[in-house]
Amino acid sequence: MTISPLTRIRRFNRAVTTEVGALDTSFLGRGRPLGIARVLHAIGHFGSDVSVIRKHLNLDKATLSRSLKTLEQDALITLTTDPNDGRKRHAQLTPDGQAECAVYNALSDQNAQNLLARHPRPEALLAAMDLVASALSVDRLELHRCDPRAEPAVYCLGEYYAELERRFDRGFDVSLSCDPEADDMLPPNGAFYVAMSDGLPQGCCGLKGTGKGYAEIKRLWVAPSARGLGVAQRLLLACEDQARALTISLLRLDTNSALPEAARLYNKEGWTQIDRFNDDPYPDLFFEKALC
Amino acid sequence: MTISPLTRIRRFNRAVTTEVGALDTSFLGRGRPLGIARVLHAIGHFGSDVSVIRKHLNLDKATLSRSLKTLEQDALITLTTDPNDGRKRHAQLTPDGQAECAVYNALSDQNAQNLLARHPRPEALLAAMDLVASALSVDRLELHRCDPRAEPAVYCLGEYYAELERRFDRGFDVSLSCDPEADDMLPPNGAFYVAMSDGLPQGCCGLKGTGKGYAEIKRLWVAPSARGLGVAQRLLLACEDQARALTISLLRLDTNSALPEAARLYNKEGWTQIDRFNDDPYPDLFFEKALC
DNA sequence: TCATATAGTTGACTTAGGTCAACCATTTGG
DNA sequence: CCAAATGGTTGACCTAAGTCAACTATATGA
Repeated sequence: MTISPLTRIRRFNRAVTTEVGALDTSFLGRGRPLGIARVLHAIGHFGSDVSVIRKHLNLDKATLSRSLKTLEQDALITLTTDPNDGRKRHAQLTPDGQAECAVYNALSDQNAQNLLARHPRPEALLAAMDLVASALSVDRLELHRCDPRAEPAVYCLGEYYAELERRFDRGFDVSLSCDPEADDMLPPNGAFYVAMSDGLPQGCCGLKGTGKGYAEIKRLWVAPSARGLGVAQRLLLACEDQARALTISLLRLDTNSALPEAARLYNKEGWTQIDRFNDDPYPDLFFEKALC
Repeated sequence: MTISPLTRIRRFNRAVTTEVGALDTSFLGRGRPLGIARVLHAIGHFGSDVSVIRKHLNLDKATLSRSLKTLEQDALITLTTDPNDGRKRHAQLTPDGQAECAVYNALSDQNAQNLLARHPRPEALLAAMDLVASALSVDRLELHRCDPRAEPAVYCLGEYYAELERRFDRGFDVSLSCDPEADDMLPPNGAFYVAMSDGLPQGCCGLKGTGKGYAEIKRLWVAPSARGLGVAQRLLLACEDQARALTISLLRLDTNSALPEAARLYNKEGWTQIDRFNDDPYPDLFFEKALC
């Protein structure tokens, strides 16, 4: 009996589909057909824009229109017209609708709680789920330009600092490092990107304008579960594109030899190693790339 | 932005359901409605017994009956009556049906192949999937009594030996150890159990009759991804029950201090440490338990 | 300004998938 | 041997969910 990777993946698929089936019936258990429940849930999750919901659930116009109508009749949502575009409609959850959503969430969270509670190594289980989720949804990972002080950015930066603290021999203290000003990482000086997968931040990268004839790449980080999937490269390229858009022709960055995968990426992406160009105590490797 | 375990599990659920949705449409892409495809697949996977299939797919008698009829009309299966029970029916795949099943498997295997191929650490991804699958399907894990020379048993024993080889300082060589005769682990002398989860062996345990007034517990092993979920305990208890059924009143076993989790289990299950009772070169810990 | 595109609604229709009750044939237990 | 239980079949019926085409209302670009 040889157990091939495919056999293992098939078992995985069966295991999760039964679990998901259980979820479906719990949805049905609330006395609402699955389709309607999905729509309600999507409104809670993706916001009010009807066309966005339609795209996410991959539903027909007619079907969604009818589903929304029943939800409105049940007083779970209210439908309003877009102030900027009279053709578009928006679906808002009423308090009743929010409560209903909360119940659905509570139902599936209960399952999740049980799963974690009875597992001997919950942290390992979660890490495994993260790894699988990342692998399955690389294609749906999106880069967003945002303020480095926005919630997802702050989360990524926190994880980034924590990782440096773990990986540097003498730890890492942001206040000793040259922490870029948020303004330098916002247009027109620079930019900040966050990679989002289904609402969860999975990586970040900053482009910092310096006013010295070059811009810097700062704070490139990718969540452990998403590494090796090309996220760092995409973030880096997004920053380079943005630099070009801001008519910046030279990029520099500093990094540390304790992060070998970073140096590997920079080499692969056509960066050249240069001499130290700042007096930040942490970096010991310096790179430069001319943009054309 | 705090990312709670539940947020991560929700993301996992969404990631796998979209993947599974893609699978569904690939099924539908074969021009056959999902329900029919599921039935066909179940026949390939769970065998011919109609009532078994019904239980597995959780289908209504009438629904399944009709699905089987269309499959028979399409010449994908043949229906026969059970020779021992004239009420029961069996569904056999015709060559066409087998081909159709193979296509379905190929379709989903293609997905799986792609997933593995583009991942930087396929082995880590598989291990993560195993861990998740085991966690989700503990309840559906079944113990089977079987011949220690049967395929699943041989697989488990192979993994067991490989693990001892890794964990013992000086490796492990079966031929130097007292390898029990298969006959001693079969009724009426003893028994051998394998823990199966959805067709995959996840652990094993042998009860070896000695003819010396006691029986021995041998070859207790659990797959890494299923550890901590109580599988070893269930296997051990099954062996104990079987010993009682064979009117054996004393059990012994040997183990090694390089396997601390084993000793912990035996202590927890009411075994008492005793002096060496054999001259096997590998064990250095010996236990005994009187059955009442 | 007018043709065209877009967002959504509505009615008519289809299919999948399932329930329910009546039914037949067979097995099983007293 | 007969009553009850079991496994499966069948017809009548229902709902969820989606397609298609016609339609309204608004936006947009030449």
